Amino acid sequence: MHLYQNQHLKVYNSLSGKKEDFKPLNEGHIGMYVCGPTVYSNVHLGNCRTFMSFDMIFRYFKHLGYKVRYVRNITDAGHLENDAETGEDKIAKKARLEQLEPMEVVQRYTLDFHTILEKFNFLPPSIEPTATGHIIEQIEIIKTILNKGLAYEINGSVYFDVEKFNKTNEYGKLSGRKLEDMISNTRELAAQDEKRNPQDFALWKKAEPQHIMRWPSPWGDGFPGWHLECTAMSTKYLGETFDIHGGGMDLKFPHHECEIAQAEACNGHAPVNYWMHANMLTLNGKKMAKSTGNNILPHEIFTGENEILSKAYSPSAVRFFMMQAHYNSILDLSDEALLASEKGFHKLMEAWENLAKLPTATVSSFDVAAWKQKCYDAMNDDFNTPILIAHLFEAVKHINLIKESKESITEKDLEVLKGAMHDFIFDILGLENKNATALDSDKLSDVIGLLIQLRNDARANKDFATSDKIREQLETMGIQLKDGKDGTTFSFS
RNA sequence: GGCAUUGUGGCCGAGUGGCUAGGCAGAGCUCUGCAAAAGCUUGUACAGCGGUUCGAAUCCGCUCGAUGCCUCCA
Repeated sequence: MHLYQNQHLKVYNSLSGKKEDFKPLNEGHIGMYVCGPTVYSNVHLGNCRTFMSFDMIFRYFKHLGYKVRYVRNITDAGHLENDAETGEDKIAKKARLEQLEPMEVVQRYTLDFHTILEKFNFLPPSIEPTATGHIIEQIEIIKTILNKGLAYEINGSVYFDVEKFNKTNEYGKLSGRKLEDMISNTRELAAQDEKRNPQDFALWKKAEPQHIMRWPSPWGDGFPGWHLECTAMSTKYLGETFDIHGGGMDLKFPHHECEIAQAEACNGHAPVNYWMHANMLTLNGKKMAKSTGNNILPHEIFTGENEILSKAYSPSAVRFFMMQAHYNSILDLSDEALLASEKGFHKLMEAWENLAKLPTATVSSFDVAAWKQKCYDAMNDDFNTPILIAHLFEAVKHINLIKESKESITEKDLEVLKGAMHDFIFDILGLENKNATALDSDKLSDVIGLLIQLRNDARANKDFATSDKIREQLETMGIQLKDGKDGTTFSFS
């Protein structure tokens, strides 16, 4: 018996614009593809939010007992600066600017990407394929689309014929656009453009002689178009039709629209059952952009080396902050908001630690099973993590009251509570308890225990000068003493 | 300019046509040698203007603002 048989999940499908009952193609199995980063610079914090949302989704699916194949690609070629003929490959451009081999650029920023994600406690995807590793598959797809007459070759490049495709299929259904409107709204493009229509997009681009990143193809040396890799890799690893395709909201158009077109042109049917889009992250209410300086890198948050925030924030605090918003809402990052989240996060962690030493009784003063189901209900409602967190704080309240003997819990309920708290906080939200790792040092906690004892002796003798000194000195070292009914405890602040 | 999304109390952020999540901050109280921690109590907010309705923050229209896409972008 798997959890997913009892927990009925609804997901918001961007394609239909509605929350739908989630039903995988094959019971118990889920195929999920998420558009990964183009590794031409340090990973963007907003990018992290998107991947974090899908990490949480991945985690919840696994928790429910699904066998998930999660594919998240690395774009290491083909992502053009723009769609005009002069468009340069982002990685090639960076390589030129920094005088590096393109694959050095790819390696450098892939490593950065993985390092940051690890700090955020991401689970690795099942497969992390690269565009350059799937050139052959991409060429095969182009051949098929050409054979079906939905693409055309010109001067060694191949373009997808959007207008022709639109006669039998519906281009724009994901982003709610109509081709006619798009055509009428198009600005005049440069005259030298090879494309028949501005809406057409490149499947294959001819490499100019100086272009380093090039592969042989039936149309001459070149490189694949950006949208194509996702179709190639998702089809290869998840099949012609799979359950979930995710990515950032900004990829909806044109990237995902083009993916749908390619897959439908190639395979004759829709590639994806549920499209999911994570929303944007803003900084101080404005779009993050390097050009305006309204930008912050993940490691600048962790180290505190930035002009925007008052202090450093741990990856888990940032993760908690992001999980306090629904993945589908715009989230605004600010110092004030992070500060509030960090405090809330510490409160949650303290309660988690207190859970281990709670007294049990013959009756429970609150309904643990009902509470647990409420947590699942929140997650089942399109992964509503803010609601889940609200319920976790409800548990915090009960935990603290039980600790103060103002409420009670049975041993059995306590086990259920512990298990559920662990599942939701660590397995599903993917948070980490910093205190727990610090406490692994038994000697340190013994030493603090000794200081607590000395302080309490001093207090018993009314030597408050000494007791306060111990307390204050520890405080400055980041160790907070907490006097409770049953003695003194401590935590790392 | 076009298309889309969105606008909730000091800050962040859920949400349902009628019974007002949650976190942080603030205030009061309990506890404490004093604090801190913890607990309890306290806030009737929903951009503006109209409309539908017995009743709307929740539905519709307009206005204003923000964000995204429209050229690369999670």
